[in-house]
This record gives sequence, structure tokens and C-alpha cells, in this order.
Amino acid sequence: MSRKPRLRSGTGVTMHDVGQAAGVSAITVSRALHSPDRVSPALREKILQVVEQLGYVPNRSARQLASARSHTVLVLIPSLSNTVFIDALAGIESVLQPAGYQMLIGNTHYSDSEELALLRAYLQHSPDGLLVTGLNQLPAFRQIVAQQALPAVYMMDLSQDDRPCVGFSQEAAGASMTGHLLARGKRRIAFLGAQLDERVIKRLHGYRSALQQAGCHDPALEWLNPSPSSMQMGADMLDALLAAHPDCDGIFCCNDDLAIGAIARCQQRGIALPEQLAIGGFNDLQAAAWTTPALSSIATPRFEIGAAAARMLLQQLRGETTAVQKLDLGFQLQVRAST
Amino acid sequence: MSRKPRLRSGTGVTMHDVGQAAGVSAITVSRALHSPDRVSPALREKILQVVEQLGYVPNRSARQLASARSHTVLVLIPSLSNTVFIDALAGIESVLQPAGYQMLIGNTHYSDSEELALLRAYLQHSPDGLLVTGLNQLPAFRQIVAQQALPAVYMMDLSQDDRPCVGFSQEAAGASMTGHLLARGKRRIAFLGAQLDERVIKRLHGYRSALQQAGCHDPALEWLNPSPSSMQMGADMLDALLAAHPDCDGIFCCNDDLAIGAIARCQQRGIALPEQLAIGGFNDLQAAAWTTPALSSIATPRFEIGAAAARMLLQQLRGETTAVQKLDLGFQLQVRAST
DNA sequence: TCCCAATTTGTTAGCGCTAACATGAAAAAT
DNA sequence: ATTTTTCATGTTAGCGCTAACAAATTGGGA
Repeated sequence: MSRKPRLRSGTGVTMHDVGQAAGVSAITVSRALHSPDRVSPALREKILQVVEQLGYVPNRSARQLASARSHTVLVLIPSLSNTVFIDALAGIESVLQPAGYQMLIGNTHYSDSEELALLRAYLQHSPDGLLVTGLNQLPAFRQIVAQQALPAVYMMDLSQDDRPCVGFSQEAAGASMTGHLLARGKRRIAFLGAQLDERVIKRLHGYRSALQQAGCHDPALEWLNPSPSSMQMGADMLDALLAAHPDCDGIFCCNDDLAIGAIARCQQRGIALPEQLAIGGFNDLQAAAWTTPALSSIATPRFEIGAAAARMLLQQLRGETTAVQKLDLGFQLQVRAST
Repeated sequence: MSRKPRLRSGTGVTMHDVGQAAGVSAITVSRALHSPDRVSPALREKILQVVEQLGYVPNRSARQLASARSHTVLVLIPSLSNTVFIDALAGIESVLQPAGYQMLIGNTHYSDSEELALLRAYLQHSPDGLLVTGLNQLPAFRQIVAQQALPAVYMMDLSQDDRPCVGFSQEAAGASMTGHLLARGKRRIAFLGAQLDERVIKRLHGYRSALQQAGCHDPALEWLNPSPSSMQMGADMLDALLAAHPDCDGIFCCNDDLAIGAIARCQQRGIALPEQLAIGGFNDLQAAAWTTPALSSIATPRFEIGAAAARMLLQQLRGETTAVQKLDLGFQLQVRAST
């Protein structure tokens, strides 16, 4: 039988080789590496030495195939270009990496159907768990998650049903900024929204209820644009808004990008902030503190949301918890010169 | 032998099951999915139908284990919070995803040793290729790459040696912005640098050589801080610089974050831009166009660098190319009101 | 007509690892 | 001293897939 040798990736050193060199069987090497307390200390020491010496690199595919556990978590976020999700990603990484889990990142581009397609595609990696942004997945998505009994944690918002989640109330946050503008004596407060994902819509609802409660809600002041947000769009929307409603005295921008563009345009147009017009943003990006005047915003615990969601998922994976967990990490109103 | 059934991930449908249902062997299913032209059209059609019907999901681990190809690329970037690398990542994704490759993202936190550790750790996934930021890896890193014959493409800069790369000359870009400030009549031009990674140092070199050529280089105007850059740092460094050198009439900030902070502080202090002080940034982030005054910067093709590097790597993987390739995608000076 | 090549499908074995069961040795309990 | 329990290690088989080889089928061309 003179078969051609197969291609080998990595160093080509296998667990069996390590075992032979250490005078034990492969399974003992496996145990020394992954469940150290099931091997005597002396032997473990020796095995680790041989591992080092031979430059052994475990083969994750083989491990995964044999154990039916991938030590992999699928993370679905709507965008890579939005700092908000990158911050959450960093939080997730800070928890999963030390725990020996690999994260697979799927960029849904804010699309339900792409989200579903990504889930399907990444199922090939048989992820042990799932971290998703938002709660509004397609029915087919939910069905797959349920059918495969895939442990999942939902990020950035709070669920009304039995899904575990980590986030804060987008509506309450929207109401909070609106309430702040009201407290500053503003009464003709507009809402500038872009992208119109579920979070923006919820902030809009918070804005609405706060204004309705104060008796000064005017639907004509809600300006919504489904395109991705940008500073340019903020500037453009400001111009359009003021052209239609010169009496507008306050603006709640659904995110800081819009707000920064709007502030810059006010600066160019010589509009006095906050006297003539107060502007509030959302997310409290780094740049919010460095506009002229500095931008009031809602600070959101993105990193911590990611980290907490990852921790919650790991608990589920380890079977440490039975109860469905929901974690409200809140938000904070950052008042600066723009209001 | 009544063994307990093993845990199964995924749907539990295997290639064998699909084969049975379609009346063929497993290998034919494999071929129908991965090398369609080796199966007759009619049969392929039937197999794909059964795949759909049974909800078959291929098991990537098994594929990888059997074929010694992982269809996975390791991407190492210094930071997740810097838009520059996220943009490159998006470019990489846009190429790898359609090609059926999975990207594993490693965040080196700007650390050589972490970079090495990540490479070692991710070797467990036996990646088919490697995309790395910069050229200054540790010797041990290079040794592993060489020893494993791991195809690699280096991003963001141009190599002097035989390593394939996609980027632009950081030095030339640094010289370009400095030359622009000189052309504006500035002579006391400072350099504000943070993080001090290899790219910042090269921009500094470009700055130096441009000033030396013009005969107005003053080492006392080079302000370097190894901490991560931020807008706050830009503001602080501006204050310190002007306190020490009130005659300074131009500043080249190694990135836009510093520049935005510096501009905001000038605004606060009533310093006239660009007459009294001209400020230039680097990378041309979105926010650069929206400061007051708008920030001049060096626009860099980050997305395209990532995409081109990924394409180059795929060529290597397919063995389509023998020659080492180097791709200079250049940069562009964006002149705005701040200079 | 037969033969050879090209094409299509199947058989066998094994990738590297770990679950489950088995065994042997040491420690604890009787 | 004997039995029971615990602990440490080994044996066997198989996870799901694909490389290599083998066989069967088809289509020309001499």
C-alpha cells in the first residue's frame, strides 16, 4: 500500500506522537491538556514538556469532530462601520478569548435576510452559542435557533418575551433625551432618524411618548430617512428641517453622527446653540465631546453589554443557570453645551 | 454494544443520509456540492434537491479534517477601535466571504508579543493563509510563518524585502502633508504622534525628511506619546506644545483623532486657523470634514487595501501566481480649511 | 467489430481527536 | 486481611468527510 502521503497542515505532530515521546497513550495527552485534574501532576508536567519540545499544535477540527463541541460562538452584528457594535464586539472578545472560545463574526448589514443567510452559513461551523444584536429576527431565524436548541443571548435591547438579553431600554433612553430638551424649555422638538433599525424606532417611540405627555408632540417634526446615517446626512436633514419648520427649537438626533453633522452645519450657518436651537445626540461617541459646542448625548455601556452578554452565554453553555436572565445595564444622559 | 448516542450538533443529517435518500454514495454528494462538474447534471440536481429537503448542513470540521484545508484565513489587526483597521476588515470580508473563506480575526492590541501569541493560538485552526497589518513582526513570528509555509500578505505598508504586500508609503504620505504645510508658508511645523506604531514612526520620518530638505527641521517640535491616541490627547498635546513653542505655526498630527482634539482646543482658545496655526491630520476619517474649520488630511484607501490583500492571498492559495506581488495603492492629500 | 480513452460513480481507508467503557493500582473502609 | 471505593491510565471505536484508487459506463475512432 504505497499511498501518497496526505497534505498536512500545521507542524504535523499529532497527539499520538506526543504520547509516544512521553511514554503514554494519546488519550492521556488529551486529558493532560484539557482536563488536567484527571492526570497525575508529575505525568502532566512531563507531557506538557514534550508538547513544548515537539511544538505540538492541537488540531481543532479533530477535537470538534470527536467531541461535537466547537468552542465557537457566532456573533451577529448589523455593521462593522458603526462604533457601537465594534465596542460591543470588543467586550465580547474580552470574555470569550480568555475562556478559550473563538468568535465568528457575521456582518448582517442591517438586513434581516442577510442575518438569516449568515446564520445558515455559519451553522456549518456548529457554533456552541449565538450572540445577536436586537430582537427582531425573521421567523425562520427563530425557528432555526429553537430547532437546533442553540443557546442565544440578545444584545442592545430588553426583550418582552423569554429570550435572555443584555442591554437597556431604547425607549426610555429616547424619552430621557427628549425630557432633557423639554426641561431646557424647548417645545418644538424635532426627531432626526436614519437607518431606522429597531433601536432607532424605539428611540422614536420614547421621544413621542415624552412629547405627548408634555402635550407638544407634532408628527411633522419627525424626520426619518432609511439610508445609513452619516454626518453629511445630519447636515442635510438639518437644512431641510429648518426650511420646513423655522420655529423648531430643539433636535433629538437618533445618533451622534447625525448630530455632529447638524452641529457643524449650525456653526456654518451661524445658528446659536443652544439658545436658538438645542441639539442632542445618542451613544456618546468620543467625538461628541469635541464638537463646538460640545454635544449632549446618551452614553450607552456598549463594551459592558458585549462582555455581559458573552458571560451570560458562557453560563448557559456550562449549564450553570436554569433561569432566563435579563440584564438592564441602563444608560446615562451626558449634558454638554449643545443643550 | 448499546453505547449512548453521541451528542450531535446541527441537524444530525449527514452526507451519508443524503446519499441514501438520493440513491448514491456519500462521496457523490460531496462532489455534487464541492466540484459540481465531476457529477452528471441530472444527478447533481437530484442531490441538491435532497439536500434542501433534508435540511442538510455540511460539517466543516469533518471536511477540514479530511481534506487538510480549512478555508479559513487569519486576519491580524492592531485594534478594533480604530476605524482604519475596521475599514480594511470590511474590505477583506467583501472578498473572502463570497469566495467561501472564513476569516478569523485576531486583535493584537498593538503588541508584538500578543501578535505572536495570537498566531500560535490560531494555528490550531490551521488557517490556509494570513493577512497581517504592518511588517514589523517578531522573529519568532516570521519563523513560524516560514516554517509552516503559511501564505501571507502584509497590509498597510510597502515591504523592502520579498514579502507580498498591499498598502502605500507611510513615509511619502507623511512627507506629502508636511510639504503641503510648507507650501502654505509655514516654517515652524510640529509633529504630534501617539501610539508610535511602525506606521506613525514612518510618517514621522517622512515629516523629518521633508523639513530637513526645506532646511527648517527642529527636533524640539517632535512631540511623541506612546499612549493610544485620543481627541483628549490631541487637545492636551496642543496646549503643551504651544506653551513650549508659542512660535509654532503648523502641526502635522499623526492621525485625525489627535487633529480633531487639537482643532477643538484651538476653537476654545480662540486661535485662528489656519492663519495663526495650520493643522493637518491623517487618514481622512468621516469626522475630518465636519470639524470647524474642516480638517485637511491624507485620505488612505483602507477598504481597498483590505480587499486587494485578500485577493492577492486568494491568488496565492490557488497557486495562480508565482511572483511576489507588491501593490502600492497610494494616498491622497485632502486640502480643507484647517490649512 | 474491438479497443482505448474519457467520464461517472463507488470502495476503502484514514484525517486527529475524544466519549465510553475497561482495567489496574492505590487508598479507604470494614 | 479483605472488600470497597477512588483514582489514573489504557483500549476501542467512531465523529463526518474526502483523497486515492478502483470499477463501471459511455463514446469515438481504427
